[in-house]
Amino acid sequence: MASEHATQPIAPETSRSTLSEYAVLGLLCHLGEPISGYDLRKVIDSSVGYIWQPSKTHVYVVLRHLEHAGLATRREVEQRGKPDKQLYEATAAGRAAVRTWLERDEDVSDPDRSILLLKLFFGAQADRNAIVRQLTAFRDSFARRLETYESMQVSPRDRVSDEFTRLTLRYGIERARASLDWADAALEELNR
Amino acid sequence: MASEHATQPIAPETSRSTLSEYAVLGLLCHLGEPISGYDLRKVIDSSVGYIWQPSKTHVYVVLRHLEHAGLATRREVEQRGKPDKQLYEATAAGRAAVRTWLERDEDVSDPDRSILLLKLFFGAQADRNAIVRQLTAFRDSFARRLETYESMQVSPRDRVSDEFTRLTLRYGIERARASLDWADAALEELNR
DNA sequence: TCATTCATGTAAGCCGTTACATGATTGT
DNA sequence: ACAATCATGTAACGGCTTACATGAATGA
Repeated sequence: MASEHATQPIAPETSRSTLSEYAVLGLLCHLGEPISGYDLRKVIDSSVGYIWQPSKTHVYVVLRHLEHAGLATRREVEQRGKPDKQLYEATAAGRAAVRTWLERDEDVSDPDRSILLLKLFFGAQADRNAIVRQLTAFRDSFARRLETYESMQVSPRDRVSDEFTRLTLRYGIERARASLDWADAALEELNR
Repeated sequence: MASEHATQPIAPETSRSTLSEYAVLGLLCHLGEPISGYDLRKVIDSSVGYIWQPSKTHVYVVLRHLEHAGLATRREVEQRGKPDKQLYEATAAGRAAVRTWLERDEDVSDPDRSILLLKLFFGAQADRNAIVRQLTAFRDSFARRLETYESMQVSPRDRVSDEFTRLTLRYGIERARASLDWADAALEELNR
């Protein structure tokens, strides 16, 4: 049994949330106004989408979770001609939780995980053409991504944009460009 | 019931393996000689580690799986003073499986997933110093990574090196450099 | 004396995806 | 007539990590 004089834990922290939960909650706070899961997904697609993207249905589960954890409130809105909506909004506790998460040092250093790269690593074991084909697809997908990012930079799609989101986007752009350049060089080398 | 004349499936494919399984199997093939799970992990650390890294114990599970699937063989080797070893080697079926995997087009385009970046995206909600601190840690970890990669490039640690592994390593280097440069610029902007 | 290396494994859990389900309305 | 949009959810499974367990030998 703990002593009466035991030091109190500094942060009570009801229970840590998952990354998805923080991401969704972060968005709720960022937006500041009630939003449905359905609309939230659209916001994601046109903003954080390139760093974090949940599956369609997962957002709904996460929102319910946040509600039960007291980090968000839910309000049902009836509509005619359309299914009802559930509007969610972050609570004060929710905003505090995001803040704590944001300011907590993480010990993760995300690796350059990539299936294509893993395959390329073993390239010697495969038909060269098959590798070149996949590398080309990789190259093209990064070219498209880069275009998307750059268009987002020129005309921010929604009210989400600020100093930090712009920095984040720059990161996406720089990395995409690095990947593209590398892929071009690699293809040239493999075709030589 | 299927007709007698039903077209045969082109590739029988016992059952798809997971990414971990292909990675381990790919390594077994690449090495060509029997190796233990324990030693395999060391090889991973000094080679593919930067694109793909399993947890300590997972390798053992995967190896057993490969054995049961007939993609690798296992041979027990008694040692004195040390625990027994299990030596694994890829079978012909195993080599074929890797080849099929390598040559199969994937429809995944891996995103720039990163916790730090997700946090930065929400940076406006947090204390600026906390963000700068974490971004600095991010910067430093990439600087260290870049150094490691570059040293690997100069002196390949083991017999794993070939044209493809070198290309893969270049990718790691280019991306790490892009991240580092971006982080430096971002820090400067945030400190201004 | 105590941590580290060698060497392998089990069991539980976590975080998330995929598949499936529903149903009215609007556009082609 | 058919697909797509709107809007939300459940259930199952999957791939991997973490925690835990074992135990002799070697080096600090």
